[in-house]
Amino acid sequence: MSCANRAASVMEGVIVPRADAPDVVIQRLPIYLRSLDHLAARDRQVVSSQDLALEAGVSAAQVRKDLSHFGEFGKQGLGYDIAYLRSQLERILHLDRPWYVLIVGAGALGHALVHYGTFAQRNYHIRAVFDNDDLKIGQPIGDGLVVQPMKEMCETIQSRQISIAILAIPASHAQQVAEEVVRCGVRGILNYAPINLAVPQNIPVANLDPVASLQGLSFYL
Amino acid sequence: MSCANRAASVMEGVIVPRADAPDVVIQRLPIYLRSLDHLAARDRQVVSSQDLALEAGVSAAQVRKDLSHFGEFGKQGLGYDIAYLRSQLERILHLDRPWYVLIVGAGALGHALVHYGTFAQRNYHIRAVFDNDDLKIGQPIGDGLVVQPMKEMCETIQSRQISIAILAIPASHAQQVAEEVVRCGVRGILNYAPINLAVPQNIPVANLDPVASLQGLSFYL
DNA sequence: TAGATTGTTAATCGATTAACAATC
DNA sequence: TAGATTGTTAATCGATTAACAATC
Repeated sequence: MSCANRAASVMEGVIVPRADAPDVVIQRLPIYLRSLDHLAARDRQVVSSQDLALEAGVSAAQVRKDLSHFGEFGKQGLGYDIAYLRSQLERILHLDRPWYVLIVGAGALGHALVHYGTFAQRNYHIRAVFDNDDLKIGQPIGDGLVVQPMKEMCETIQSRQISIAILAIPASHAQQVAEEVVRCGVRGILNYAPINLAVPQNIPVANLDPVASLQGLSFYL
Repeated sequence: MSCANRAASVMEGVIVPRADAPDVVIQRLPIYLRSLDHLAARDRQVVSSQDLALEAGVSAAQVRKDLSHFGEFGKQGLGYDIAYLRSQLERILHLDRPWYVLIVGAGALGHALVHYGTFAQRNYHIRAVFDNDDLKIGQPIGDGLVVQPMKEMCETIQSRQISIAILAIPASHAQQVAEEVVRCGVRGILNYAPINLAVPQNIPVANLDPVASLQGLSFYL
């Protein structure tokens, strides 16, 4: 991630405009959320920073320090109420509302993303899919959607209140498409293309490049 | 990422045993590699730390500092020879050999990964796909592969010299499968399941959870 | 040579950890 | 109350940046 006031980081993660808490902290909150869900699924009601840290793969001091950026959520001697902490993390991350998302690219990855049920479960709703291939345009995809031509993008983003774009396209098209979705009003990008997108500083970008991740693994093998 | 001697980080990235250079540096090398390719595609022969930094989205000082962990690759007054730096980064990351990979999960994501040509281009070769669904087992997938039952995993890993596993399965099965691939000799894991895997410290894990990434974006929107 | 740019050092900045008083 | 665990402070650790001598 990166911030307007720091150098942009190229790690997989979000490129960040600014924040009241460090970006590394923000990017750990979803992991804490995931860990709380996991604990709740095992019928736990309450959790200590120690146990949450174990589940999340960090230190207990880090859990407490991270949370302290946003308020006091625990009770001395007891720990954290799982349901309450969960709701607070959702509030902090702005997950207490639905987010409307578009996908550019109706290839194999685009299809996999459209069918990934976890998005809707987590309140991310895919409301449009675009492609530039005439053979794909018009084809049904997912639940009641149809692949749309790129020229309908601006209108659809506005009419369907879409604020996040997922780019599932080749690197060769990604920069141009990124500029287009930003011009049409998208406010954040999840980028699967292996390229470092140049976008305005107020547009956060999260990169998920499996090859870069594999290469980062290979060093240690 | 995390190291044996630091607390395990939960960011998307690799969980790391140990290294002679900091892990954040290692994880930037693939990005530099990507940037060099991009520059070479525009017929550049030589690049300054300044220009490479611009392309990669970091500072020029960081490029030079990062590279200095591994040797001296540039010439004062001139910059870096792109082809030479590229080959050196490949050597450092151990990309100067093929890597053999398996995928667990023949769902939509598994299919998208099998058809993602960039893996083979970058010397990551998918040599087996496994699933526990009898309806999928035996079906052809990708280029000359057939979905195999889980019980064939250990033998295949060994006979096909597989060292990396990609988990494209639900979170509910991921921990068990991770243990299984490690037991069978896999040395690194690329994990698409939304769960923090518990594996031995010498097994690096890279996590790619799109929901966690979207949640990290939502904070800034 | 003059100009440009590296590799490296020292300074700065920021993040993590350890420790403990507060308190449930 | 006694034991446990938080929230926070200060210390440590590590990463980034700035600056510049070396040198192509």
